[in-house]
Amino acid sequence: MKVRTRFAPSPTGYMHIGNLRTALYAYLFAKHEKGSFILRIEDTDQKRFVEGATEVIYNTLKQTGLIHDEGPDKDKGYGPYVQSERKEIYKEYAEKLVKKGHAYYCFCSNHEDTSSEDAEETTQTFGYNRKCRNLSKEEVEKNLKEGKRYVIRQKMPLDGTTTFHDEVYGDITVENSSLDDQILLKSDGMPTYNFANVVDDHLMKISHVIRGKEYISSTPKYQLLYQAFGWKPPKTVHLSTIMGQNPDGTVSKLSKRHGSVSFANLVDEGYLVDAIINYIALLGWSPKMEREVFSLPELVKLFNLDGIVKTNAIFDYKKLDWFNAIYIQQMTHEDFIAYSQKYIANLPDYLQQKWEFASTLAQSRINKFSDIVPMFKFLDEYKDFDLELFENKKNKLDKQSSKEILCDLIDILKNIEDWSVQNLNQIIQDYTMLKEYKIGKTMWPIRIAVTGEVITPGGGAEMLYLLGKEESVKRITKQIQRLS
RNA sequence: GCCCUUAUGGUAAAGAGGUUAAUACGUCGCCCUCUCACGGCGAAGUCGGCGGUUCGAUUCCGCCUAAGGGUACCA
Repeated sequence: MKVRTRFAPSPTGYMHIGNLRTALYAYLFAKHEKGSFILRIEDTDQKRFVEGATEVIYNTLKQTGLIHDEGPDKDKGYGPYVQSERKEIYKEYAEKLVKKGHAYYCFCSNHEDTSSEDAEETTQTFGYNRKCRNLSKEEVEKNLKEGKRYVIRQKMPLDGTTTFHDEVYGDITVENSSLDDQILLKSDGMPTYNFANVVDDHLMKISHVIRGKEYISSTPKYQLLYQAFGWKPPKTVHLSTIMGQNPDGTVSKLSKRHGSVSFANLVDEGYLVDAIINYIALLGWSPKMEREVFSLPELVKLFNLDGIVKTNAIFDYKKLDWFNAIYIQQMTHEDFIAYSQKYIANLPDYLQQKWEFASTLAQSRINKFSDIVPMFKFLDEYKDFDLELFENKKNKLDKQSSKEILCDLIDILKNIEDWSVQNLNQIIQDYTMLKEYKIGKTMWPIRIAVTGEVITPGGGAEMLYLLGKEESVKRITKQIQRLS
């Protein structure tokens, strides 16, 4: 049987990273098995309609390379692929189920007859009280004729158990008596997710349903639905949840308070698409080998259900940083410069002009593109810093010796014509040799004087070059005065 | 409350009835070094608890605990 997987997001307007991982795994599995990857839009909740939300889905799949074989824009005969356009289909199947005795019309008003409200702290069972389950045919007909609003509910077996086999979690069994008579068709005529996914997965011949494990509890109900229809259920592959670590050490579902959680936000922050994909591929799945850096085609080659892990995974931004740094370093420098353009808009003009050079410093140092601006902050922000910075035991420096060195150098620097990194290095080197110093002894005070920072994205000569002669001389002069 | 699921260092994870329990990120130390980063070397740190099965259990079973999910006219 041909493998067909689907990615079925609701158009919420953004792509949560957990959602993207589900799409990734569905894609990887389908492609590994030479099957089809299908996109279906689950927009049955009209209250949640978001303008332009499907565009976000298309764009994300396109950017990440998770190309679908079928979808709203590529109908291969199983369409429509947008649930709101399949309204009639669900109605037809729901009614079919009523005829078969596996579902029934319910005329109870919203919430009114769900005896759960005040059952919170008690031992009462929750859920719908099944008031309409045994309405006579005549009553149903009458209500329907009167135009009463109704929903269609699934008629759960009163006893026995239901078991299904999940490809990652194994056999799962529940008591049928614990199952609620869930709504299949809402009073607005739209199906619930619980019903639509069953009908669609069957009609679209989905072989493997890959989805988050929040659906495990509902899966027995789906099994019962498949049984009621006489359909063969697809295999299920439930995925653990991606969690975020809270400041207090607890964990909860990854959300905005943990950092960027949507694909778009991560990209905006300066994470590369390939790094994001590589990282999340390994968040809940393992190739069971020591290598960790994989391209999408390599992941396709390696992916298998065996490697899927059952436990929730905590999203580790540090590890993502590491992957990202690797991908950044692998970029050609031309690509790096091109890609970095939109992240350096806040840098001073004169640095942008020198970006060709500065970018070489940045490429080997940043974890993500948003690190660039803070890295060169000293170019703009030059405040009176702690003079203690001039003292450095390792380079045998105190304030007095630093000052002397700066005094010597300022005269030399003022007369330099060729303000290039190479020449600056050479001239400072010459001075250092003359004095029989170690290079650190001269470079340290210069670097500090000119940046006000101990940690800088390059060496002393590089910093001088970036600042330019005029600004460098100005800053050094100022520090000589402060040291006096 | 009830139902389902899960449990290997801080994080991601490999693993097997008997191992010095991989590896990667992170952390710390050393080297390199004008700082950072890179690179090299090294270190610390783990099988949630209690019983049972077994010659032997972190691995199999049970209970407990903790965590996650479900219990919607949301998906």
